[in-house]
Amino acid sequence: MLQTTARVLQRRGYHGTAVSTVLDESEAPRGSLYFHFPGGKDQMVVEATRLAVAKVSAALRKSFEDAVDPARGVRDYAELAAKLMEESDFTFGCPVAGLILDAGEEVPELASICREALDEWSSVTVASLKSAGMPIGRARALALVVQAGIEGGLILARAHRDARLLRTLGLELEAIVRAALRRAARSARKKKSPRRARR
Amino acid sequence: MLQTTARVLQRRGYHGTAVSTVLDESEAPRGSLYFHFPGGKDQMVVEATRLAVAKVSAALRKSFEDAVDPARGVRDYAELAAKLMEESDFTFGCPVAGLILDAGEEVPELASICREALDEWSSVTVASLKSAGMPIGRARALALVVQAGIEGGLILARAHRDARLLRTLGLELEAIVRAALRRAARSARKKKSPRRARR
Amino acid sequence: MLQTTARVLQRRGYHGTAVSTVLDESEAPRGSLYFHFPGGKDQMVVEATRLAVAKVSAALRKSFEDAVDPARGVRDYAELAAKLMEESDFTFGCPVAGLILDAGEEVPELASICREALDEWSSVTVASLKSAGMPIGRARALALVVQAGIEGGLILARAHRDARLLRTLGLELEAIVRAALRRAARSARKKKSPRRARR
Amino acid sequence: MLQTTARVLQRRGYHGTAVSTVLDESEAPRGSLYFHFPGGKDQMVVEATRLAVAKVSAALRKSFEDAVDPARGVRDYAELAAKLMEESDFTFGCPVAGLILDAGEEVPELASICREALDEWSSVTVASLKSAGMPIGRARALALVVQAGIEGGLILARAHRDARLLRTLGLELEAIVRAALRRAARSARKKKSPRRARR
DNA sequence: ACTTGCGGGACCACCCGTTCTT
DNA sequence: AAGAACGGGTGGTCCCGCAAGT
Repeated sequence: MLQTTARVLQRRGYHGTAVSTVLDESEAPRGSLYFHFPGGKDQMVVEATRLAVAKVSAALRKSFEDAVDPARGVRDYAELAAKLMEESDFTFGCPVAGLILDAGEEVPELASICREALDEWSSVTVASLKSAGMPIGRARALALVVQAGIEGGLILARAHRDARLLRTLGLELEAIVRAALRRAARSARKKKSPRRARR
Repeated sequence: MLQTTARVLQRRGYHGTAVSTVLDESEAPRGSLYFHFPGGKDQMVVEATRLAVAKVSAALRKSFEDAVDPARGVRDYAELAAKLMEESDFTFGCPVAGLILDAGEEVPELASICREALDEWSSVTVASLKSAGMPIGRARALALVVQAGIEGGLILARAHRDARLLRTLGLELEAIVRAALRRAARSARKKKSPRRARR
Repeated sequence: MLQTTARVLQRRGYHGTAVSTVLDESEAPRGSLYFHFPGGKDQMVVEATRLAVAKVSAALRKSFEDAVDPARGVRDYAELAAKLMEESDFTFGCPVAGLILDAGEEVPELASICREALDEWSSVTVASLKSAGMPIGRARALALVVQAGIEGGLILARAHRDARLLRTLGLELEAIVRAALRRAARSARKKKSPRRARR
Repeated sequence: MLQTTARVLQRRGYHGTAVSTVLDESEAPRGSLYFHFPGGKDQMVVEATRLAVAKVSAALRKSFEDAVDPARGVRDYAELAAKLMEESDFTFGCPVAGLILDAGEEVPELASICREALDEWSSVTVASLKSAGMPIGRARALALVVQAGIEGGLILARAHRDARLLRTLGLELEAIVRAALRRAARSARKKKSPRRARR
């Protein structure tokens, strides 16, 4: 049922998601909802979002772990997202972006879940960049570019129903990250042996 | 009234926007709505979105025109967005992102307006990059990064209620664009006098 | 415009007739309605009904006048109604029956117009029967049968979208009326020379 | 609730019947309607009509069964209708006549229910006449007269708020039917012993 | 004199998330 | 656990004024 909720949330946003729709699609009886989720729709949405967020976190972590470097990890994650979009007929997307935009102010708990999710995903990227030798400040800024790029890319791909956008974006972000990693490596060398700076 | 509609759409998305809310906030009587918008809510939303899109287009164009180069134009636009977010108590955002996410499939005309808006904004950026000497292919890819970055940045900033995110992102994107412009300039020189390439 | 009103009234009844529909179908400007009919919808309906009633009265009178006897007049009228039904795609009908059934209690003036119309039509039939030699009492009773039969026949024909019903009914009513006329004539003779009565 | 619906339908027709009126009069809660009638107003109207039709069918059958002959059955039914009209303050009437006149084209299922109801009632009369010895053709034509007469009589009685109309009509129809039955009996004898025909 | 453009608000059918009762 | 009940809210239409135009 939570998965059905998550799916409908993706497609229609918070306000567009009627509990009856979820009930129908998950073929669950009407009354039992308030047994499992005494908090009603909001609780159901919150838990469904938590679950969806955890999936994304896992996928993101795996992308970085399996990749030879963070740059490739970013690209692999974009590729994964592109594949999922195609498979879901462009219904897939960031599980929190829509909620941020249409339920931000009315369901505070949901908003904070979204924030935490974004923070966690950002931390994963930052950690990967740091472990590749990038100083924390640069890593944070770059992770912001990556995260914003991916979030925006998901929206653009959905709008155009075209997953290629995400793939191109993945390649571009990979290049950007790789260039930043090279620059960071150079800076690091420069610091250790300042005489050889600039050359 | 259209502006009120646009404002409410920003905050609550398509499904969360009740015509009665718009009516109340704009202090307009219920019956006169369907004189001006015989198509009802959908027509009202469509026209409000068109208006908001036009505003964004104008602002984007102005940012590029007033800036010394496209890189600075991107940063200036991010800065403008950051300012608007603060002024609107983090209610400002992309006028089509939310609609894409929660009304994509049910109001086809709205979806196509969103697509066209994104295309137009993208074209503006591409044109600016091209006129700065970047080849069309690179310009397109870079514009995608910029557009996705801005879109994503608006969401992140809204989620965290923190406009600094947008400013940092603006600086990063500026650097990315500037680097790309430099590279493009170098490539151009190389082509003209290949012997002096790379040094 | 009144004719359009009458037509729509036939099809949808009083409550189903929206002034805007009438306005659209008669291509009349919206505001001019309340210039010509300061009383609004009700006045328009009342006048349209009056007009339609007058038409029916004229047709009914003509049927009786042109016919060799009242019996044939009844049948001719039924035949006329059948033809009109076919021509109007089974939209034609008694202009007051529908109003009686769905606006009887809320628009008193309309109700009284309907009553008067029925009375007038009945009088026409009674007069015709009387002038054919039938005593007033019998004429009244028979006119009731005829009127009820026609009214009911119009409804049945509309329901089945089949004008043959009205034609058969016309033939039957003709026979009934003719038999009654014969009986009346016999009674009259009997009264004048009572010895030859009954044989 | 269905009975309330039927009652309001009688008084105001299809378009004049607001669900809220029905809800108020039956003191039912607003929302539970769409649980019992997911099809909304139309389904409610359809079911209410079906129920009312069934009642009429039963009453009609009983009238014929309890009567010594079909002629008396017709009169008894008219008498019953007259009594019901008086008791209901002239609100009672044919449950389908009004619907035929004001919802014929917009709710197809309702229209077909009305047709079927008329057919059934007609069959009952035809069957009764046949079982009294009348040939099928004559029975059909006569049943048409009876049915149209009753339908029309109900409208006239409602318009004049006078049940005596129905009673007189009942007597007249009884006489008509009895005369027809006698004629049918004579024809039948004639056929069996043609020599004694006509005398 | 007659039309137009626009307001104005009551109301309608329908759907919502929720809570009883069993 | 689950069908039934609940009432407030949804988008939309209704009939009707009222100013300014022609």
